[in-house]
Amino acid sequence: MTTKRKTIKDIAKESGFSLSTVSLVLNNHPRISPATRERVMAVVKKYNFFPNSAARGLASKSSRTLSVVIPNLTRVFSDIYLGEIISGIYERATSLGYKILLDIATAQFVKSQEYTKLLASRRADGMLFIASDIHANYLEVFEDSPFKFLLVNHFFPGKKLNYVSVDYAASARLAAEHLLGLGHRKIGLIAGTNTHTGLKFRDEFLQLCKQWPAGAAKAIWVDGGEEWSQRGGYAAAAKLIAQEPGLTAIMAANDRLAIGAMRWLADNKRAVPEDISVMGVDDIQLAAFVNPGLSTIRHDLHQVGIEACNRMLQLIKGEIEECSDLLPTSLVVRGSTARMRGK
Amino acid sequence: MTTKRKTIKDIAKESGFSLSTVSLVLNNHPRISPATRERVMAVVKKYNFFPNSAARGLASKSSRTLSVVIPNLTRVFSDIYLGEIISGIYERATSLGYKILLDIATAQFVKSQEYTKLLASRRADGMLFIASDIHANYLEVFEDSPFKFLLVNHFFPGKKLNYVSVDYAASARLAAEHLLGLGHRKIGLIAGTNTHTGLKFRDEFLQLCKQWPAGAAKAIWVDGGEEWSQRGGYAAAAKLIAQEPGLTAIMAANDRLAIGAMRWLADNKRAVPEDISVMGVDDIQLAAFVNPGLSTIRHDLHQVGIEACNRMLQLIKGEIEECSDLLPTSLVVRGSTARMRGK
DNA sequence: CTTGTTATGTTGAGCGGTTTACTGCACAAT
DNA sequence: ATTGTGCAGTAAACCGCTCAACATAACAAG
Repeated sequence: MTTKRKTIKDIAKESGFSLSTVSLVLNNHPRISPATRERVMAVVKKYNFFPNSAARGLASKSSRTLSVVIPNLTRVFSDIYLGEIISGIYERATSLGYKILLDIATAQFVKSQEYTKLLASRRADGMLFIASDIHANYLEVFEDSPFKFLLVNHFFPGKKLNYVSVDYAASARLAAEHLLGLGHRKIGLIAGTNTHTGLKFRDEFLQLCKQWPAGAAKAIWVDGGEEWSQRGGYAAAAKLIAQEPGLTAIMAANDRLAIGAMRWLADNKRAVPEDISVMGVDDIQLAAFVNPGLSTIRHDLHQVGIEACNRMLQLIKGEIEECSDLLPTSLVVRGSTARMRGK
Repeated sequence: MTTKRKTIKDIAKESGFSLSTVSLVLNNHPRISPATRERVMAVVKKYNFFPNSAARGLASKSSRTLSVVIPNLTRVFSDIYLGEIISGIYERATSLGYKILLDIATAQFVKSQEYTKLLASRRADGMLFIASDIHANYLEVFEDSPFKFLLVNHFFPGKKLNYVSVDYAASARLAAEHLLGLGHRKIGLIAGTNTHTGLKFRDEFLQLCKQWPAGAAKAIWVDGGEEWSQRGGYAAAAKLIAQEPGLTAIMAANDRLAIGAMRWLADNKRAVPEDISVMGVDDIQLAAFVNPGLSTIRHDLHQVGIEACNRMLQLIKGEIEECSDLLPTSLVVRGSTARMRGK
């Protein structure tokens, strides 16, 4: 059997100091002299002692843990989008001394109100929620609640929920201006409609097409499907072209949809960008490697993760009360978009 | 400011029972009569009370948390392989009432000995380590240690470390038998060499080719690269064919490598399976959708996650002392492999 | 009537830390 | 000599829950 686990008391006894001195040493409290610190640390090292985190959490009323909730997509982990955000969160959380408690927003997770339980039981000091779609109304329990809650790369119009997100309206503007500026006047949009950010993007984009000073564009749109996948983009492109064969540009709500659309176009003998321009959103790695390179709007999701973490810590520390950050995006022009052919 | 957080004591006072009765109710202890349980629960519900998990953990000496460590690949979350395992772990852990603490095996993680700290500080009751490659020697601290540690889909030859893994030797056998049985005698292997499981697979496969009763096969191999990626497979196929143009079959250590190889073959006018058979390992979704469908060895990684979780709990409960499970695999024949053409 | 047994609650001693207020003490200023 | 001012360390009151040991009552059996 294991020998009894050491406690702070054992360290105190062996080093000849009081229990509280050891505690202060372990917390790097300036009150303690270097000499004392050293003697205590020698014993700590000797036993490879680490203070019990439950005891610590109980006494200090902080778990030093952040809950991260991701969507319940089957292929969720194969989603580069999430990976970027999570790695940003992990990186920042770790450097701040916080751990990450992972949850997946399954039906069970929602039904058992795990999202409340986690915070009420103080298992986590705050929750970073990446999993939201337009149906996550249960999240409204966090409006005006004492719990620290933050939506990551999402928002709920009309609800007072904190968020840090890329500015989808700005992205829509950049994209529209790029395509319209190239002279396109018949544009097909492959939209994502199961998130509020996706809807925002769609509405903003269509709006701009309608109001373009140099002449309104005809813009039609179809749904790219729940998964925002390459396959969805493939099917959507087919639908768009069937509906309006004269399209000169296709805008997709993300790069995967766009790449799927490009594939359909290639399979159907339409040259990109000669016959038709294609554009995506996100700037995933693959965007640079398809042929032609995909023009897109760059979304720095890693940065979103980092920022979300920063904000969450400010919320926890009480430095801020609420948060609604929109991070800037930028246009990346590659080969898939070109000036409309003069006819 | 927030009103004071309720504690078990408040619930006891208001429900008229003792503190411990409330505790027993919350833990579903059979000692308590239904009537009492009901009256206590009424108060619990009324305040939406959840017991403080730090206090619970301190008193019960269990964190009800499992540490899961994943590799520090840039595109780690885009790896379907991991996703399957993690979702298996999450599913099972959750149903057993355990939470998942996520860590990424960064240089910092290793350097700061976070893997020890996590367990020593009792932040987690056990560690499921998915992140191992052949260089993770630091893990030997877990040999004969009191800490509950388990490698997931990996093992270290010569080290006493618990593991639950797919049986890579068996997979190699199934694959070799399939290809050799189809008459192939010049086989190229695209191997993964940065994991012990990959090496095991390679050695076993080559061995079998050499010793095939119906006549030894000539088998050559190249490294598929650190990432086991499509791109790596593409390059590896080129190398193999350059080295031995007469190959009639290519075996890849995973499906992504195989699909990359198929792509190279297509780009270089070799028909699969007419000119050359191609085979992978894992049976990822995509394997069924490429053209021709990829013959492969099915690895149920979701199940590996579930099993790993089961075993970990047995380790924690002391029901078992150690664990070295190999899960069975199976052959999946699709269109990419065929009997060798009679010449 | 006594003793045993079962069912249901309660008491209280921890679990292993954090943190506030307090104690000395050395040294400088008055 | 008196008072003030830091500095370094300590005592002790929690933090909120678990669980083994004990208490009590009701009822059956001898």
